[in-house]
Amino acid sequence: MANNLGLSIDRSSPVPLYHQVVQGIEAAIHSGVLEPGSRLDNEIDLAAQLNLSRPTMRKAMDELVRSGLLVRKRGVGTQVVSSQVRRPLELSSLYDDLTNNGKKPTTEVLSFSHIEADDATLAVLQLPAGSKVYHFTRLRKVGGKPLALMENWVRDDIASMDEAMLSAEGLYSILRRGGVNFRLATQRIGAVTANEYQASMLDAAEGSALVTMERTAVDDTGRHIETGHHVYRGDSYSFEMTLVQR
Amino acid sequence: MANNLGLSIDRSSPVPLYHQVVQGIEAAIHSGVLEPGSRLDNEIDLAAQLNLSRPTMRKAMDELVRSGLLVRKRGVGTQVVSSQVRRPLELSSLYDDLTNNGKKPTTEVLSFSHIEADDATLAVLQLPAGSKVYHFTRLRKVGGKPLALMENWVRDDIASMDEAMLSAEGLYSILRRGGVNFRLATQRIGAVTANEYQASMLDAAEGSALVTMERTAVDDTGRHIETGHHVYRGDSYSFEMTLVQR
DNA sequence: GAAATTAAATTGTTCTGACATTAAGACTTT
DNA sequence: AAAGTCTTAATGTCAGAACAATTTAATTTC
Repeated sequence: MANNLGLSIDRSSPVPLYHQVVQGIEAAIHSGVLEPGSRLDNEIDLAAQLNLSRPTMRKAMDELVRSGLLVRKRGVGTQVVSSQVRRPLELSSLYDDLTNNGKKPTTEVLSFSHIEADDATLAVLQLPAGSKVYHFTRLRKVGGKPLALMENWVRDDIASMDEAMLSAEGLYSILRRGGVNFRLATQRIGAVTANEYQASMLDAAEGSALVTMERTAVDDTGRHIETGHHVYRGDSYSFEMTLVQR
Repeated sequence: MANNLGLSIDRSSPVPLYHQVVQGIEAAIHSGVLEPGSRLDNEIDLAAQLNLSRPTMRKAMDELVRSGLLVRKRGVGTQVVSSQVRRPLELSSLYDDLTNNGKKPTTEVLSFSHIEADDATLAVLQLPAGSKVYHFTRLRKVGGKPLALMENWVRDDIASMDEAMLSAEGLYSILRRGGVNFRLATQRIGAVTANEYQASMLDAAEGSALVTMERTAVDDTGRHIETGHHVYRGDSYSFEMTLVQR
């Protein structure tokens, strides 16, 4: 089964060889060159075909296995799982999600303040007593239709921000420009019924179902950057994710 | 900063060396021996201290970085992010979740049948036309309190099952005993309000908020094993997860 | 013909070694 | 004193090799 997938690697490129292989195989899967269920050549042959060492080839395949695209079985081989597996839930904001899908969200800043953090926020963001944070609430609409009501607390030593900035772009984009490299987030998803305020803001019936999300994001230096409580209209938003068993 | 964390490795153990290191460092972090923010020795020294090669040490640290416990920075070093990072959402059933937390759930099988799958189910489970599946609904209670209403469709060529088995143990445990190695799952979480039937079964008010989850699980050979629609009482269940940026 | 054994194929683990890249501090120069 | 330059320390990437563990298929034996 010599499935010569047409990928070539560029040794002069700054992007690591194993990552070039990852991208190549990903592309082959998504384009259909590698069909779901098909077997790949063994690691050693594949490495030889691309003039790579086996560790490099393996590192690439490791990543693809972790992301759920490939499945390996000792003594048997490696095969493509399924092309229609979505990407695992990534660390991105709702704004990113929507703009990536081609829709154009608008943001309305309902309140904005730069205040001393209360005890709960100090604890969550691991800040010393007396620290100030940005606190704001935003309403996000897509196609004129309200989708999410968001309340956030953000430490103020990353980037200065104001209402105008938050209206124009996503929070994460502002923070990234401030030099933050997000690394992980803890979030909790649940459900509530809309109270009067939420219903009116989201243009939904009082008592209708809302998806709730609480998230705290941490950057690559361990700083807790922001925490937020968001509610989404249950009829227009849900969280989709792919879980990979290790 | 010679932080000699008291971990030792057993070369005669069948568990891989790199995994022993992962477990050791995890334990050191959770027990507080390694405090959040503290720096580890560099890879080469650590490897030497444990009489391991650098690739082995690196593989262990790779895993810890991926799971969000450690953070590495080229040219600088490696440090502990946080001790309180929960495990990423794993591929497990609600039953597993609860029993792991020491609670004792009970399961009531509301309906059970072995029928020809409808078109939607055939598509989701990728089965040939005319295939039969198990279809059942269950009510899960904890401490006598209803928590979840679950409807599932399961392919019938893994393990035979009946009402009694489903009352006694979790679906995933039955399937695992049937030789299934779960590898990944796609799930979608949202919110709805309880209809009359759901409200009565879950002992909640009609119109109260419910968390919904739809999940399809795939095993390591690419077979689509089961799909289910679950609803949880919004006041007693939420999904918690840790996202790691790659 | 069925069971047990053997062989082959493939991934899993581990080692040694080398060089590249990045970040931070020390040093020198202006 | 400020700016730029060098040095050092650490992680990042890559190669080649060897052996272990597991699965499947082929072969042998009873």
